Amino acid sequence: MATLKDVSKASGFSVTTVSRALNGYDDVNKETRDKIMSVAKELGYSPNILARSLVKKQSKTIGFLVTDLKRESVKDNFLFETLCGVSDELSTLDYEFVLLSTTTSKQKNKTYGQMCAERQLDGVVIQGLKRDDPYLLEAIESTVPCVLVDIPVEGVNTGYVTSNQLESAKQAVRYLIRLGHRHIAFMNGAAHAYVSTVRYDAYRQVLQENGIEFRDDYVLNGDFEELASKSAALPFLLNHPEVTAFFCASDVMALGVLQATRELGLNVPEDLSIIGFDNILLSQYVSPPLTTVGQQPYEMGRKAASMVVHIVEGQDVPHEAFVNNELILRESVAKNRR
Amino acid sequence: MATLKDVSKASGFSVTTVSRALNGYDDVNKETRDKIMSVAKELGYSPNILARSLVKKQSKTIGFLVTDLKRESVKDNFLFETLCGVSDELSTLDYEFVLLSTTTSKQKNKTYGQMCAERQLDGVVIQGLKRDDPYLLEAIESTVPCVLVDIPVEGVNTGYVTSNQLESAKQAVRYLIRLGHRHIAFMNGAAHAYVSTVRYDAYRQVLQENGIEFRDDYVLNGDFEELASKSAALPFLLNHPEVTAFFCASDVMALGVLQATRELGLNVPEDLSIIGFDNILLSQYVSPPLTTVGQQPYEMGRKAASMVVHIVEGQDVPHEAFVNNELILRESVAKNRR
DNA sequence: CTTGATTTCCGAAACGTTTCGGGTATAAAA
DNA sequence: TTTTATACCCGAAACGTTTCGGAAATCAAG
Repeated sequence: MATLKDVSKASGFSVTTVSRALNGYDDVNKETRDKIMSVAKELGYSPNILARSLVKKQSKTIGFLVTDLKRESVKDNFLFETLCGVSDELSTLDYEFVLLSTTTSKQKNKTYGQMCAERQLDGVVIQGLKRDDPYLLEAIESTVPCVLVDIPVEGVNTGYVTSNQLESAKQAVRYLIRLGHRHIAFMNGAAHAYVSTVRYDAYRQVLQENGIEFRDDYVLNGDFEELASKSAALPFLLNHPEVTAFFCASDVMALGVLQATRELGLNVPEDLSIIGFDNILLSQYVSPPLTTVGQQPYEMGRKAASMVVHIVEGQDVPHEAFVNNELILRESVAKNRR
Repeated sequence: MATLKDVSKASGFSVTTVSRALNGYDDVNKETRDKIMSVAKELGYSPNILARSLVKKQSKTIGFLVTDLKRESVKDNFLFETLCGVSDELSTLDYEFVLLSTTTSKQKNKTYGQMCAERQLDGVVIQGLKRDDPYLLEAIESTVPCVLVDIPVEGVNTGYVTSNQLESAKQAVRYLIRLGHRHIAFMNGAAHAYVSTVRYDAYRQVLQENGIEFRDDYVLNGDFEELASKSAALPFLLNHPEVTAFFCASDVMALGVLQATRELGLNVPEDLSIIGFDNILLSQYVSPPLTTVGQQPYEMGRKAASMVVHIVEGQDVPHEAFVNNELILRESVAKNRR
């Protein structure tokens, strides 16, 4: 591959001048710049990024750190979409992008700092670290900027992007109320999960703000599983004919409820409105297509990438960003006619 | 970050010796090696890969080139899974991995060779290039090794991994015949696609080898789309009550056929057996779950990655690899009872 | 006591850039 | 004519490695 020296020789100018010409400095004559440009093109020259990074002390590449990159993961889609977002954004910003896949065990061999130093990463966006992964603390304390997706953590070189979990859940419940539903059940997942508590809170708060009495026996536990959700919903629907709507903390559980209605001969949405959470691929294919609140991992990826290069470049930008979950209206919800 | 020079100063040995000690050369005394090691550890030294690559002329990183990385793509899953395979394999081989996302338009700005040279890539695995993408030819002629997934192309520094497209498609059709089906329709996609012709061939050949007459009016065109497939299937099923099975060149089109049966009040698989291709995520959730032939993108990714580093390292390995598609038996196919 | 081999170490060059600090003309001002 | 400014160019050092070709010291053999 052609190097600067080659271009220098072929054009008759010094390496310095060639470099400056190609980099757009203005202390080089128009003519010689043109000459150099054409020679460079002719030789198919393109700069060696490694060498450049070495001297400039910045590599123009940011890492995308993901733990346990596994094909089985249910969140594949989430991960993949944020990856797309990161990739797209970085390419418009003219940054490169390397994928760093790590496991908890790998984190013991090499520190986070070393990982960054080796490749001279300018910054990194982190997705899916567990709260007790050693890298998390290291990342926050590191001097190389990082932004976390969905892990709200403050730090001087640290930013994060997350979504309006609470608000969007509230919005979903409000939607049901707006359509006239008063007896709204809630299918929750494992109680210890962060998202579960948030969605539970949303449910209670919206009920209260609308003067609807909260009933303990209206919240079921579906454990984020289709089957468990179905088994929970079956007897409940039998015993509570007054219930006209179901808010589910995940689409998978919503599918369970849907199954239950089928077995009972109930029609969705005429007899029961169902609203889910996550916007999984399946939700638009099921019958009826599921109204749900969807996250926007692609957007999160974009924002994370954008934020990290802004931080890297020393611009004064907010170190937190939100992307709105959005209520996706499909056909599993209808007005309450009772 | 600590550099070799730092370690050199702190340990009292020359940079050369430190380098050789750390790299396991045997012309360094046990004691001094230990000393150096401990100092290095203490300073948290880790080698700057950029500098190393620069002098060694090899970067220990291979690129994963993908065109039009888009979240919408139906093949997301395919792409993502091969990505996982590549990533996993490379990390066990101790190679790094950068994702190169390009579009047809981008290919005009920067040649393939330049792209490789810039990052000093040792090799690249390529996925999803179109047959007329300029990069394809460049890649084959390039001196940097590459292996293509699903594009069987020969070349000295080139390899490919693909699947037994034809055989697996045949197997699917044979399966239907084995179950007693004689009137088997074929839903094909865009005729110009490579896979379409292969699956079409499979269909015809198996029919012939079983002495079943090939009928032109039994092959429909669903354009790889659900809706188009449904619209094609509807009138066809009406006009051909004798047809008991459908072989579809993609799962998406199989879904279309499934829809058509629903509208007609036909039961799957009692009234009509359906077999798809691709094993998309959805296929196992739909009702009834779709029997389909599944590719193994993860495996392809692994093999591709493995092959490319073997080629890079000058080992004498076969430049082609196959991974078997497998027929995944679910519930959309039944014995022919007529 | 030489000679030669072995062990252990190191200086310097190289990889391909960027950039600092000038240098040499030419043109304008004094 | 001399000075000053301007436009254009370049040499050399630096970034952090690896590696070639020795060199010094130690040891064994003759």
